[in-house]
Amino acid sequence: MSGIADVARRAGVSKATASRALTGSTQVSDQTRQRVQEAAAELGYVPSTSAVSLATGRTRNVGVIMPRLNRWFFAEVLEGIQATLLRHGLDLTLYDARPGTEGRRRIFDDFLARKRFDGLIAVGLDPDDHELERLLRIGRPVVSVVGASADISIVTIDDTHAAQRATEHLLALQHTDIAFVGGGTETPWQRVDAARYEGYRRAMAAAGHLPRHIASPTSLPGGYAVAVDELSDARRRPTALVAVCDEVAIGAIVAARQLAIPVPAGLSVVGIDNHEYAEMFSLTTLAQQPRDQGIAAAELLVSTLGTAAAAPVEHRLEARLIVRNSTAPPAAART
Amino acid sequence: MSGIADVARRAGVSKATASRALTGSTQVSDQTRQRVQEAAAELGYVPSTSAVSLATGRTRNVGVIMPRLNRWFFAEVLEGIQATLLRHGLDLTLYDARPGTEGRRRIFDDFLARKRFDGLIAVGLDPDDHELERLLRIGRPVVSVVGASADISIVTIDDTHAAQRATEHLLALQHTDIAFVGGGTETPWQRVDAARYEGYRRAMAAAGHLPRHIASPTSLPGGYAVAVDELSDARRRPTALVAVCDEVAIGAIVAARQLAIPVPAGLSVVGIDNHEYAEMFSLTTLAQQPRDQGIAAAELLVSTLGTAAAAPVEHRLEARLIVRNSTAPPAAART
DNA sequence: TTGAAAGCGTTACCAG
DNA sequence: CTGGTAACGCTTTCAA
Repeated sequence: MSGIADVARRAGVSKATASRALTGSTQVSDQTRQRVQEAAAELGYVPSTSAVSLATGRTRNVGVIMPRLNRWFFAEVLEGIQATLLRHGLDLTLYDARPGTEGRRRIFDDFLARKRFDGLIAVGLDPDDHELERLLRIGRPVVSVVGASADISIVTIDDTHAAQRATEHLLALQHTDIAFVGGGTETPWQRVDAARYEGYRRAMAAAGHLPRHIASPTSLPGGYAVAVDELSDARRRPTALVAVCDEVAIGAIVAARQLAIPVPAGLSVVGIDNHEYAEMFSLTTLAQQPRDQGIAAAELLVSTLGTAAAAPVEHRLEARLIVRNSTAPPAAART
Repeated sequence: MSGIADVARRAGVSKATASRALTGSTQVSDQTRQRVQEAAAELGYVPSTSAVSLATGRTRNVGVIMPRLNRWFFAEVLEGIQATLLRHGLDLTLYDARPGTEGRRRIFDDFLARKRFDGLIAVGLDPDDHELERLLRIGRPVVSVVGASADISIVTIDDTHAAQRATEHLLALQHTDIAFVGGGTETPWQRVDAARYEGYRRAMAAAGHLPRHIASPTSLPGGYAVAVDELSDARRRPTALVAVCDEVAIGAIVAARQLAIPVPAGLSVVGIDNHEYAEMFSLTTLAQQPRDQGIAAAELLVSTLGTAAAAPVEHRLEARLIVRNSTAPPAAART
């Protein structure tokens, strides 16, 4: 447990010089620096983070707040963030703000106020007004992944555009009876879901077709359950599905197989994500790279840490269409 | 940004008294306490964590270190830990120590040494000797989930026993040609995988059958790919599979369906986990509750935070057999 | 029950 | 380029 005083003594300099030599900041003769560094190494000196924070006002720590951890998207974003922060020598404090829980309230009302971090990354939070106010009041830079807000920097894909391209892909294959699956079953739509539905709706409208919505929880079992219900009646069945995300899309494919509906011959399905499982289900999808979004968000935050509050930045990554084998022209078009 | 000095002034007391009144520790007259608390509330006083840490030596923060974030098991454990720590008002600092990465090395060699936490929870780490030594050297209580070590408290299920019971379930159905799927494709087995294989082996040996091992990556697509290969030849095909975890089991079920092998009529599959997707695939499995393991680990750690180093505790949760519709007697037994 | 003052381990200012 | 010393914001003796 040796402190900087021990290092200084061993190197034969003052605490001040030792500190300078180790933080690398100001001018120190190469000789002294060398001696101090050696002394530090020999003693296995590790600065006390709380003392450093108290003195500098910086924590070398970043807060990450997300509504779920066990969804593919969030876990990937988190891994990207973690790897990036690690590379910068920054710690990561995680807040799991599950919507509607007492824990979420405490996070926003108590935990964030402690400012244990130099900056915050909010992933897919969909904060209400009160929460957003709390977020801004902290007075630390905030970067958001997914979601949107006037005065917060953001990294995301263009959800509306992605869903629109997914729909257009099906339209180009001559589908006309295309349903949108997703949106959740509880009342208020998530911002993302709404944006994606809007893209679908636009593409359908442009092609002169009526939109059709199948409500589904945003999960693989959710998509499965809904699809089992909705696909069983062959007469009412759409010829193609735009799923709000790959998990729902894969659920629908599993359901279709269960019902002996051949995919893509009898039903086309397109998702958004390029989920870890997309390939094994031959899912056509719009690939978003959540890990890259995490990396981008972390880099963006890190770059603003030193500087004064800059204007919010908007960083949109492109979602690329990956055509696999879950989409094909509808049976009718192949007569 | 008011400090405790402001609170003290406003309440008309000294910093010392204000501190006592707020931390609740020592004797303060109810009247003063009340006045101080009001003053604090009015000013929106939030103690500086670094100052508190520096003065007390405690961080009110717990470190969590795991090898992956985007696997169902780990995400569930993490959610359990997070929820529990939150309830205790503790922060959570996350370390993603992916095996074989430079990041992992830095975590063990640099990040942990900073001791930003009062205690550490290690989940499924499988640390090597060097890493284990680092873990112990920190001088903070450590609780491990999964894995094993002489001098670290641990929360886990009995993996060997679970796999044994899974195998016995198949044996009771008259299966004799049962293969174990898992273990990864890289050379060194994970401790968990080895323990589960051992349970399978014992059950097979006790019944007088030869064990059979199908190597598979520990993931759903991994199980799928391996199963597509291994199940295609009807003559060499086992009648039942014990999968190292549900993800592999589900991969195998998807593969079987793909190959038009009816489950369970043509192939029985049993997993270990009770994964989120287990129900929709009708998977028979040994349920472990990773979330509960996370909760138990966090509670255990919290309880030891105040006290002096106690003897390591071992907390084994039971894995319950859930019979669904992926297991049935082999075709031969049904003549 | 309360107050004054001495740390906690660094950094950063101000002289030299 | 280096040393002494005052913060940083809180807790915790020690006295009163």
